[in-house]
Amino acid sequence: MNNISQEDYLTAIYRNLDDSGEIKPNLLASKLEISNAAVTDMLRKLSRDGFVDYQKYKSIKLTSEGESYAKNMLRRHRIWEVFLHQTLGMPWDKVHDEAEKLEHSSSDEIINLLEEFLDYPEVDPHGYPIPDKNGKMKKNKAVMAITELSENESAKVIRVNDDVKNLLSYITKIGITLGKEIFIKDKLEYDGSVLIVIDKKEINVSSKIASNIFVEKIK
Amino acid sequence: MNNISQEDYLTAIYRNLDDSGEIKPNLLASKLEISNAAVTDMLRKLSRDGFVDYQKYKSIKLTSEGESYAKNMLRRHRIWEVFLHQTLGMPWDKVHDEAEKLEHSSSDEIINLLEEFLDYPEVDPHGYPIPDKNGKMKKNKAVMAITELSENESAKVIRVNDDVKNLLSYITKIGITLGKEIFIKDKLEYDGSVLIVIDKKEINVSSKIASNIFVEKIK
DNA sequence: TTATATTTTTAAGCTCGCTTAAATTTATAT
DNA sequence: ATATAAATTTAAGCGAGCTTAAAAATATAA
Ligand SMILES: [Mn+2]
Ligand SMILES: [Mn+2]
Ligand SMILES: [Mn+2]
Ligand SMILES: [Mn+2]
Repeated sequence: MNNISQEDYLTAIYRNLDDSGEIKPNLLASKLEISNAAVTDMLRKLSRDGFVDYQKYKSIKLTSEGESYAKNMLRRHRIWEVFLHQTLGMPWDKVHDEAEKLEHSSSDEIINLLEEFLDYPEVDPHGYPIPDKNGKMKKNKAVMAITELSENESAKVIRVNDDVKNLLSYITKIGITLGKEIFIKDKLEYDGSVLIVIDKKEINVSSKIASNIFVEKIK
Repeated sequence: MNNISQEDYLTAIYRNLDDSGEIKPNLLASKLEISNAAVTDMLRKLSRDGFVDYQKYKSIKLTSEGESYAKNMLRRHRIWEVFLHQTLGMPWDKVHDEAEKLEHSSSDEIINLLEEFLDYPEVDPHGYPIPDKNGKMKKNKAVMAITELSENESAKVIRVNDDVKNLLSYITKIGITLGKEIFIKDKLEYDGSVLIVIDKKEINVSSKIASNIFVEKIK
C-alpha cells in the first residue's frame, strides 16, 4: 500500500474498535481530527482495496488483511518509540509524534533489524505491547484505570494512554512514570477526581486524566 | 516546509549544480525522473517560497535559504545511512533507498541525537561528507575517478556515487568497498574501459562504472 | 543567416486527500 | 408515533503534484 493517510486510518480504526470489533465513521473522524465527509471518502477506498468491510451507514470492520496491516503499523510505531526513548534518550512524551511519522517511512527490514538491536522489547515506552513479526502480541495485562480503584488501595502504573494530547507531558510533571507506585487516598464524588499519593506527595488528578492511566493493584 | 517532494527537489538541485552553481530544468527533470512540465510547476512554488532563484528560461540557483535546507537534507540522509549500515548492519547498497524516505520523517532533534549516538561520523557509507549542524562539511577529498588514473598506478577507493541505480550492488559483487586498493593494469582505448586488479583478481570495468568510483592515488 | 533540434513553458486534465454546505438516513427523546 | 437531533453521505470545490500535447523560446548546425 505505502500510503501515509491510509496507514493512519487503519491504525486509528484498529486502536478504537469497540467490543464487537467495530467502529463508527464519526468516532474515526474525531480521532483523526478530520471531517466526516473525508472519512466516508476514504472508507470507500479502503473498502475497494480490501482493508475494511464497509457498507453505507453501517459500522466499519477491518478485513483480516486490514487487521494485519494495522497491527504491523502498531509494531513499527512502537519499535520506533522504544528506539527513540531507550537508545537515543528522547523523553517518553515526545516519542509518539516522531514515531507517527517514522512508521510510514521504514521497511519491515529496518523494523526487524531494529527489533533485534533492541533485543526484542515487549512493550513500548507507554506500556503498550509490541506485536511480533507474525502479528502476535501479549494481551494487555489485566489492568484497570485509576478511576476504577477504591480508596486506600495501592497500585503500580503499567500503561499510559499515548494517544491523548498533552496527557503525557502533564503526568510526567506530576511524577508519574511506568512502574511507579501510587496510593488512592480519596475519591471525590462531585467531579470524579482522585486524590493520589506519589512519592509521598498528594496530588488531585481529574477523572479525565485518571481514566487514561492504567495500573495493577498491589495487595 | 515539511514536504517530501520539495525536499527531494532541493536535494537534487544541490547535488547537481554545475561549476557556476546552477542547474537547468531539463537535467533536474531527468534526475528526478519526472516531466519537464512538472519541474516548471514546482520551480514556481520553490521560488514563491524563497528557496530558489527562478526566472523563465533561465538556469536555476538556490537561495541561501534553499542551500541550507538542501544541506540539512543531505545531513539527515547521510546520518541515517550511517546508522542503518553501522548500527543495524544493513548492506551499503540498500541504505540509500531507505534513507531517501527516512530523511523526510525525522526532526532535527532525532538527527542530532543520532549523530551523537554514532559519535559524530564524518562520512556516510559511500564516502560522502556529512554536514554538521551549521551546514559545515569537509570538502570532498581531492579524489579522482578511476577513469582519470593512468596505467600502472595504484589507488585507494575513497568514495562511490550512491546516486546511480544498481551501481553499488554491482561493484560490491566485484569486491570494491571503501578503502580497498586497486591497481590499473590496462586502459582500453576503444571503449574507455579499465582493467583493474583487486585482491589479485583482474577485472574489466566499463568506463561508465569506473567514472563513478573515486580514488586517491597511492605513491 | 536560416533551418532544425532541443529545451522550456503553457494548457488541459487526472488522482488524492482534504474542505464546507446541503441532502439524506439513522438514532434519540418526548 | 412523531419530532428533533445526530450521523452519514453527496455535491462541489481546492491545492498539490503529477501527466501528455501543443506552443513558444532558445540553442545548435548547416
Ligand atoms: Mn502516522
Ligand atoms: Mn506508545
Ligand atoms: Mn527523499
Ligand atoms: Mn550515501
